[in-house]
Amino acid sequence: MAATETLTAERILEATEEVLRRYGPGKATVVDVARVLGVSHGSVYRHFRTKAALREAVTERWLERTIVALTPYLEAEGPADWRLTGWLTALFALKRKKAGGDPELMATFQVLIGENSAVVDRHEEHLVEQITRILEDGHREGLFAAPERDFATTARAVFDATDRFHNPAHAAEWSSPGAEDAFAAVVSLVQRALRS
Amino acid sequence: MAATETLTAERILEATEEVLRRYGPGKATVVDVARVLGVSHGSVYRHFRTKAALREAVTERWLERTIVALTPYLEAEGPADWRLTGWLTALFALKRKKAGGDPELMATFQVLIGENSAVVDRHEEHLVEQITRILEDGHREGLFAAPERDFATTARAVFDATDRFHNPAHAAEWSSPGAEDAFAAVVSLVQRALRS
DNA sequence: GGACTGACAGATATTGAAATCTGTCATCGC
DNA sequence: GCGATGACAGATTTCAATATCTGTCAGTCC
Repeated sequence: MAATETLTAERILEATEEVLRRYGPGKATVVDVARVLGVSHGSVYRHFRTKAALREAVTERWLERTIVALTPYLEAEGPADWRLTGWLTALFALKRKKAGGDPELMATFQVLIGENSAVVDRHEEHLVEQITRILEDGHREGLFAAPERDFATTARAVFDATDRFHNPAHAAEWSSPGAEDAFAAVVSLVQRALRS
Repeated sequence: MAATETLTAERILEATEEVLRRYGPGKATVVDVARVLGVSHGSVYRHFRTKAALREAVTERWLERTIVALTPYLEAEGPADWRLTGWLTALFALKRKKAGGDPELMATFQVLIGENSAVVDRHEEHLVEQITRILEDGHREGLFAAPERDFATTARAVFDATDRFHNPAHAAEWSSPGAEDAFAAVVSLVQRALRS
């Protein structure tokens, strides 16, 4: 289909996502991707050195979307403590929606996550950076006390403390009845810890 | 071997642990367990209705050992904040030692955990109860502020916030260089949140 | 009489041959 | 010249036949 268009990395990534969505991580093959694009699988290898590299790129794109979706909460107007709760809640809601809306897709995503821990590490660093900025703002506003060591360490601690509510490994627990309350309790705990 | 001794649930559980250790969760069979005990597999079914029930009992025993190992930290002398840090550190150290000492056994354990979420839930409740008691002590001692809702909710929040450092799902991350510091940062965050 | 056995049916796992996939590269066509 | 192709070798996956396992129960043994 659309064999007239130029074959770009972007188009290959879109096709790969479609194939992953349709067949799952176990059955998705490079040949499938090529078939969707109406090209030979050799052409795919012109843009991505290996199947692993292709899957890594898909993972990166996928995670990038979370970052983009969270930026509004990062740049919102209002006091930093309120923005932090908003940001954390948005992160939880985003992940939960993804997990609840299409559990199979989430399982696929989880497999990719497991395959590409380096990409995930970089992604986590980005998220922690976002938290760091809110903490710095909060300190400037006089809402948050000075951090015990530095903002980045505290931000990482906030990220780790809320891990259960954004790490896909825990996706199965997010649909249980108490999840919402448990999340609120941890956020409340974190806010208490930060308050000056 | 030792076919003279009476066949008890206890002996079957020990043999099952041995078989799980040796063959892993995928290959361990009831027939193997019976062979270790020198009995027919029919005899095993006299004590455990199904293979699943047998594995559940092993899981329960395994988790019970953590509870027992932590009791000294729960009942130690000293201020509650210090005891809380000690208890959390002991929990982390315990899990980490298990994971680091024998990764394969940990993987086996993880599979059992996944199979028996009901047992795990009960176990988590026990651990949260232990935290609750320390929080109550701390409040009585004037070290911890009154909880936002109740002690049990806050205790669950403390448990959830430190999840990354005791949940076996995260075992792979515990050997990374920053783990110790990340743990300390989260504990410090939690302590700040509780302080009155 | 009550703990234990072992043969059995149906379910699950293993195995090895055949099919498919990954990654390369000499060749094609524009 | 440059992107695309498709045949190929070696690695991986599938599939169906074969073997093993789970759970039951009538019967054995002390």
